[in-house]
Order: sequence, then C-alpha cells, then structure tokens
Amino acid sequence: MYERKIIPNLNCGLDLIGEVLFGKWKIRLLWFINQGHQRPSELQRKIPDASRRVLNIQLKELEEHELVTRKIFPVVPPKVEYSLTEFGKTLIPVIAQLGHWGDENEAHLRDVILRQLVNPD
Amino acid sequence: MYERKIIPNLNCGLDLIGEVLFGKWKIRLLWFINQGHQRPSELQRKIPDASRRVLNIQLKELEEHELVTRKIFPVVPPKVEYSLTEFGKTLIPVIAQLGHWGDENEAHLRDVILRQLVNPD
DNA sequence: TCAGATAGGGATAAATTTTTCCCCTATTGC
DNA sequence: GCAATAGGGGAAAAATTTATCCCTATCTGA
Repeated sequence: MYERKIIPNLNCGLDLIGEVLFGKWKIRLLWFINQGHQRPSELQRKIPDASRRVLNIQLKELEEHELVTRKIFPVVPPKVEYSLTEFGKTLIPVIAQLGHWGDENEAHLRDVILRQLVNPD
Repeated sequence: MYERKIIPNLNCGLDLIGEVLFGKWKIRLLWFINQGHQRPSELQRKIPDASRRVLNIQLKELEEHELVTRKIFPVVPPKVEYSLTEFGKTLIPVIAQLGHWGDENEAHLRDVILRQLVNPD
C-alpha cells in the first residue's frame, strides 16, 4: 500500500467525509452495494470502466473505514458478499442528495464540463 | 493546463457533480466564498495548507463551471472578489449536508481514518 | 529605497491515484 | 488438458493532481 507523505487535514467534518468518500469509485460502490449488488464480480460488471484492481482496493478501504462489511462464504468457487454497515447506511441519503443535485442540473453541468474539456484554453 | 487523456464518464448525476466538486480545495472555496470571504488573499489565509497556486487554479475551474463569478476592480493595488452564482448557491445545502455528516460522525471517522493512516498494513 | 500587500502565471518537481499486466487458488464443463 | 469463473494481490507504468519556485506589475508605508 502507498504510504502518504503528506498528512491529511482532519479538522472539520468536510475533511473527514472527504477521506472516506472521495475515491474515484467509492460513491458508486456504496450506491450499488446498497441497491443489492453485493458480489465483487457483480460490482465489476456494474462499473466496467474501473479496473478490477482499483475496485478491490477501494472496497478494502471502505471496509477499513467500516462503511461496508465483507462476508466470505467457504464454498468453491469462492463467494464474497459486501454489505453496508449501519454506519455506511447513514451515507446513503448524503449520496442521494449529491446524485440528485447532479441530475437536477444535468444539462447545464454537461454543458460547462464539456466546454472546458473540449477547450482547455 | 493539463489535457486529460482519459475521457471522464458523464453518465449520471454523480459523475457530473464529481467533475465540478471533487478537487482537493473546491468545497472549501465554495464554503468560504459563501460565508463572505471573497477576496483571493482572504481565501488563501483561510486555507493556509493549500498553495496559492492551486487555489487560483481551482477558483478558475469553479468559474469555468459557472459556480462562481470573478469581479475585477480596476484599482491599484488590484482587487478581485469572487461570488457564488445562483447556480453555485444551490450547492451550499449539499455541501452543508456533507459537512454535517462528517461532524455528526467525527469521533468515529477520526478513529477509522487514523487507524488506517498509522497502520498501512 | 526596500519590504510587503495585491493579483496572477509558467515551468517543473513531487505526490498521489488509477491502470495495466501478470500470477495464484480451486472447481466445473468440454 | 484447457478455458472459464470465482476471488485475490504484487509490481510497475501511466495519468492526474498538488506543491514549489521564481517572475510580472503597482502602490503604500517605514
């Protein structure tokens, strides 16, 4: 694992939530797990743009941060299921609001993002 | 400016909000601007851990994404003021909820984050 | 005259995150 | 035996984001 050289700030609530939530795929992982897509292979199919590796890494971090639990079934072939912890579930309304704001403003956001993407000054 | 090599996904609201909101200091910038700290030097004092350079860059992106406006006063020494646009203001409740969740769970978050920071397996 | 405040940008280095590639376990089906 | 499926992880490369350093300009105050 990569060892940080710069200690992150943990001064306020925004710092703290950022540490656990702002990985490229974490929000989506939480969202899909909440929707009942709990097995790794299933999550990988749901999020095809992420490499298998990162999803594993980010799932592990979510687990270390106690937002999800990982249950291993001792069967062959192996079976694993992720679930939200009670703590993790409290994040769902927050994520929902993020998604909602994005959906509400979809047209405008797409516009300004693409403008900047196409025309990087 | 850095030119992306990987095109970001813009499929859903979560993708879109991520594009405009998830820079290391952007949420804080929006928050402080909303609180009335509008001049660049003031923002830099409020966020001393960020380099002056990045704040400028991220402010520019916020402007390109039409979340803030930049007003230049033709005086010497130069004076600049950032303000939230109407669009930007709609983000404030969303940011407030993020901060609120972090504050509510401060103790636990600090705990799991530090645990992982100190003990990177 | 020199320091400091104001605002900003270019170039480059460093830090961090994500991707890619390859390897391991074990079973089932062909 | 070989491929596919299930679940992982190490190493290194690539992508991306931040930080550092140095430069511009003008005015004010000591």
